[in-house]
Amino acid sequence: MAKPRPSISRAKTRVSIRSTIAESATRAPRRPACEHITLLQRQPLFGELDQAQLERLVSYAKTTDVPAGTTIFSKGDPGTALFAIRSGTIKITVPSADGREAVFNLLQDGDIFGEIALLDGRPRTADAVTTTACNLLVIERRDFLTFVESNPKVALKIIELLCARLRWASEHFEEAVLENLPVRLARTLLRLVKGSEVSAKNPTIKITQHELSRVLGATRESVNRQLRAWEAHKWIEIDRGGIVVRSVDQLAMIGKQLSNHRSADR
Amino acid sequence: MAKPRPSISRAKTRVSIRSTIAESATRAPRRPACEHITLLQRQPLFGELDQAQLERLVSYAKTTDVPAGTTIFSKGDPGTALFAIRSGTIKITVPSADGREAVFNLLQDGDIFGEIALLDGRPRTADAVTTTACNLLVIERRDFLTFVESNPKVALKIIELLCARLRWASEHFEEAVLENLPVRLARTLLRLVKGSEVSAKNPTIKITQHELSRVLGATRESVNRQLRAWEAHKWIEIDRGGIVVRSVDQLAMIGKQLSNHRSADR
DNA sequence: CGTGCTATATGAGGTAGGTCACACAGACCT
DNA sequence: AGGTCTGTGTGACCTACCTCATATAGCACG
Repeated sequence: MAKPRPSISRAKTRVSIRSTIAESATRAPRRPACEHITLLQRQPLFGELDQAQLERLVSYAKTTDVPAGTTIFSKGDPGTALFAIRSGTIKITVPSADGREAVFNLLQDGDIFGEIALLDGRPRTADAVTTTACNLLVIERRDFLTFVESNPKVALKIIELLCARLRWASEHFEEAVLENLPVRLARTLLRLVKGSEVSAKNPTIKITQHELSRVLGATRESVNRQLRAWEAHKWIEIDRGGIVVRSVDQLAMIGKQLSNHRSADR
Repeated sequence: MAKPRPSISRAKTRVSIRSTIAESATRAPRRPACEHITLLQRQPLFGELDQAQLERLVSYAKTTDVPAGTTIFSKGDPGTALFAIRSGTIKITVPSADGREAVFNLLQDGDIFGEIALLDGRPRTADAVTTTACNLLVIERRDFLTFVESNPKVALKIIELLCARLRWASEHFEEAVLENLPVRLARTLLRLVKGSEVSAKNPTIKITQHELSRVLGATRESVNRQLRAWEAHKWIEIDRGGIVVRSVDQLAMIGKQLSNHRSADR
């Protein structure tokens, strides 16, 4: 039962960021401060703060570079910091003890994560792992809380953020329970398209089929077969480590279908 | 494809509560005010407020009785009120257009619901339907928001509540994606046991197998077969509209298993 | 340039759980 | 008593998806 199971996730750079931060994180230097500010401003969470407030917040922030495959925090850790992604992508996963994992969310630059454990002081509910090299903005719990205390309006923004998260969670729960694989895959691709290549003619998603399968809660093989079927229809192109979406519309069609009964899934 | 499908949910008392409130809701009369206060106090959301604050909050509240099968609000409705359950049970469901539904949560007396749409002013994300006759405490959006404004500490409590909801959602997502039917069923039963009959020797859960199947995202038949298997083991007893749990421990065993591979599910 | 390593591709076969069909039993209604 | 309704019990299928096994192709690095 509690046999020491082989960790399936090949241990890439499994270095806790806690040490990484301690060693290499630096106070944000004067120069890129304005850049940090615009990053934070992109988030609705901080969008309405005035310049002085943003500067104060940024003064708390440190930046850190982490290579791909690094675990930022693990389920059960104390939540000591809030993160914002300056560049790179992060996956939020819930590990099951037997090596499987459900990918909860994929985040990219501009996104904030790690706020829940930070806010309620309880342990992390999920793992956060970099899927590419990332540059992160880190705000320590203590600093963030004092900032919030002196800026009460931020509390309302936090509430909005949490509500948005809950809405998102509710949608995804619904999707996971009610929809079949083709529908979930189509929707996931569309989501990734929207997030990354902004309105390119043929948006390219950079993700392996293995990752994709974890996001869907399916197997790599099933994902592969479905992707190939769509490739045969010229709706997408598959290449190593990525997918080119040639017909967003077709995917949207499939994503909109009720996956009940004979949905024409090819 | 878009053929007009027969609405599966038999229309019970499909009366919107909006009219119900308008007609029959009453200002909470003086007498049971203290009772309302204790109800609200049970919620961590309001537990730390002092007497005067609670009284003010209660003065905003109205109560209303609704029969079983009533839709309190539907997905897409504007979120104009916050609800607390004084008695009865409510299910929060996300409907899929073809009549299937995923039951997101089952709530009972003491629980609060409807806070998300209320807080961010966006449409309801789910339906709320009474499964038994209910007595509800209703606080209108306007009243609640003014109350929060004049009691800033409540904002922090709200944040805690939302964090708890998110943790819960994350757990259930994980469960829905990773665990198989017996495990999910066992856990669901345990959850229902904990919520209802407080530490009875043989806790009885009052729920139909059909409802149960919707909570799990499974079919009634599958649920029935699993329950019968467990009944054969004397772990539970099945009777019309309810389940008696004879061995909480056994269910806990099953609920703890990793549902991967051959988990001995009988 | 061979030797791994990672990502993709695909077939064969198994199974959990869905679908459909029907039977039966208690509850309630007249 | 008989009819109707809701909830339960069960068998006969069916299929979407998983599991396992094996193949191939790009890429990285000595």
